[in-house]
Amino acid sequence: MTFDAIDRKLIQLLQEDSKQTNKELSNKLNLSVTAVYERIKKLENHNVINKYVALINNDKIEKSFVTFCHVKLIQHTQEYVIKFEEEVANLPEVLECYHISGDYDYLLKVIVKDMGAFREFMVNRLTKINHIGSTLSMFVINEVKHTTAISI
Amino acid sequence: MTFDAIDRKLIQLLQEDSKQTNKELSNKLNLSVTAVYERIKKLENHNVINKYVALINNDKIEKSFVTFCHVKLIQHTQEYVIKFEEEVANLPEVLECYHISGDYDYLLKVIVKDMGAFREFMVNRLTKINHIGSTLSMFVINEVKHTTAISI
DNA sequence: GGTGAAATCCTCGGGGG
DNA sequence: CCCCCGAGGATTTCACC
Repeated sequence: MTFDAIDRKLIQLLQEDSKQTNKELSNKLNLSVTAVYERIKKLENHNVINKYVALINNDKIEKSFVTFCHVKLIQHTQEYVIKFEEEVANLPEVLECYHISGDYDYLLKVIVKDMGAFREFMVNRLTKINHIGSTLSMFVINEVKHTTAISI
Repeated sequence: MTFDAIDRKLIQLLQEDSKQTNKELSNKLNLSVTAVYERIKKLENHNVINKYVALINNDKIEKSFVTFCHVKLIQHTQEYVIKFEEEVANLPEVLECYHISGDYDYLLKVIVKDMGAFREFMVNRLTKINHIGSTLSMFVINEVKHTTAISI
C-alpha cells in the first residue's frame, strides 16, 4: 500500500500515543472522525500497524540491569542455528535477538534485576544452550535515547 | 509501589495488547470492570506504565535496513559527551542510544531504507557530529526476536 | 472491591463530491 | 475513491455502597 501525507502523520501520531481518541486525531489531521477511523482500519488490515502495547518503566519493576550480549556459535549448521534461535526466543530475559554481521553471530538485549541476576542468567540459562562458542557482554551504563517510533 | 499477582498479570496483558477493553481484562483477571480501571490508573499515575503506542512493521514503510553502530569519542570531557548525546537524540534514524561498557562508548540502533541510505546517514549525519573517534557497524541479517514486553 | 448511570467513544450504514 | 453525517451500542469514568 502507499501512504499520503495524512497517513504518514497519522502513523507518527499513533506511534507517539495510541490512546488518543479518533476525535483528537481528527482535529490534528483536519479530518472527520470517520475518515480517521477508516484510515486506521486500513493501516491495521495491511499490517502496517502491528499491534498496540503499553510501554512500562523497567526500573519501576526491578528490571534496571540491561546488557547487550554478543554470542558466537561453535558451528553454523542449520540444526544448531535453528535450535539456538528457538531456545533464545523462549528466554524471557532476552527482549531482542538479532543475527548480525561481524565478529559475532548474534546480538541479544538482556534485561534482568541486577548483576547477580545477570550472572545467574549467563551461567544457568544462556550458556546452558548447546553449541555456544563464546560470548561478550556490554553493560548499559545509561540509556541516552529509546523510542519505538520509526520516523516516516 | 508494590505489585500483587493481579497487578503483574495486568501489566503482562497490557504489554501484549493495550487495546483490550477493561471488560475483556476483567474476565481474564476475575475482577469487576471498575477494579481493573482503578488498577490501571494506579499503574499510570505511578509511571509504571509510561505510555501507550502503536508498533508498526518497519518493512511496510521502507525502513528494513537495521544497523547496530558502535561509537567511540575522541575525548570524554563533559562538554563533548553532552553535545554528542544531544545531537544523537535529534537524529530520527537513531531509535536507541546506550552508553555502554567495553571497547566503545556508545551503541546505537539505526534504522533506514537500505545500504545507500545508511551510507548517506554515516557520511552526512552521524560523523558530522564533532569529537567522534571511530565507529563500527554491525548489520542486522535477521531479526530473531523482538518484543517490548518485559516479563514481570 | 462492587454497582449503576452519565458521558464519551467506536462503529457502520447511508449519502455526497 | 475518499470524505462526511448521524445514530446505536459499547466503553470509559465516577459517585456511592
